[in-house]
Amino acid sequence: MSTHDNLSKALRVSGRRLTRQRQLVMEVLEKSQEHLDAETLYSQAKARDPNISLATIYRTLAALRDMGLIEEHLLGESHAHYEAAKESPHYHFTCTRCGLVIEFDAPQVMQAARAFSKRQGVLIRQVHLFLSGYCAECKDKETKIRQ
Amino acid sequence: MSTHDNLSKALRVSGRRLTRQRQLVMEVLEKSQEHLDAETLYSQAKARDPNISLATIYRTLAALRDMGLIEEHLLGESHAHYEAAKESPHYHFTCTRCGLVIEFDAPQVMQAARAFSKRQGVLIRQVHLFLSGYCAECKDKETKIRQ
DNA sequence: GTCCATGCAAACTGTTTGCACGCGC
DNA sequence: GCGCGTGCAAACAGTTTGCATGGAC
Repeated sequence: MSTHDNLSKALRVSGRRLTRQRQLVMEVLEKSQEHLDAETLYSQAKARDPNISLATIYRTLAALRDMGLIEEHLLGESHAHYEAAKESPHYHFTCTRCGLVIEFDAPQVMQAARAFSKRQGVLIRQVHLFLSGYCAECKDKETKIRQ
Repeated sequence: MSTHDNLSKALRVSGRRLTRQRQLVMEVLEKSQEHLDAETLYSQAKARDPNISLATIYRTLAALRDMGLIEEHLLGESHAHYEAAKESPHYHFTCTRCGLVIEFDAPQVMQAARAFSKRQGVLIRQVHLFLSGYCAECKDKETKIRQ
């Protein structure tokens, strides 16, 4: 199923309308393999629709997030990052020196979450594992500086 | 070692001064078993020192965080929460309906982090696992509403 | 006495909202 | 045509910063 089909179906189900802007935001997110923040997404969307507003970006991101089509990540920065939702769970490492983000999976995490959920009787909707530190490259640089 | 000793040592090591305000912020954090945000911490600190300013709270939190005495958590909200650092790693579950926070540990998580770090050659400084959903009580309420 | 830390207010960043108009259904 | 979605600008929340004064060492 295409981006357009997924989007229009999800919108219909939630009683929302399919607009040029919503389609555009979803396309930009799907085409980018990165974790875009609202500002970056705005400038990329603006390149294709100069009239789109930042308010629409935020409202659209909230709607897409509520429909489960995209994920919102707070990667230790003051602003949120967004990416198209993927089937398989995955987690994030961020280098606090250069900003590099690495995605990875680790089945143990979901196991731990499930065990916790069972033990406490809670319903888990989201699982975020966020690691931070220095990437291989920055680790070396820091070591050299301190020598 | 007492709060005061820990704090004064860490300050000395990092070339910072021991002030009434820093001591107060650290004490409030240690005595509270919760995850305080800056505003709550401010009002609690203000009860004991009416002259303390919010700017000092933020500057102190940043300093304590950089010295490793406290931890900063972004629990899916627009503002950060802080707590005195503990020896053992622990993670957080937040109920998106009532705001309840449950702390828990799961050794698998640190294992997964270590495996990732080894595989990618990165240096991990922080590990945050953040679950969200409905707590046992809110889960029941939601179910009833939807019936 | 030196210089870092504080209080105050103003600035700033990221995000949200009120309103009038535009467009999907 | 009805009513949600949009663009614009203003408001907002949380946090940071410049500056003059105060206090730790």
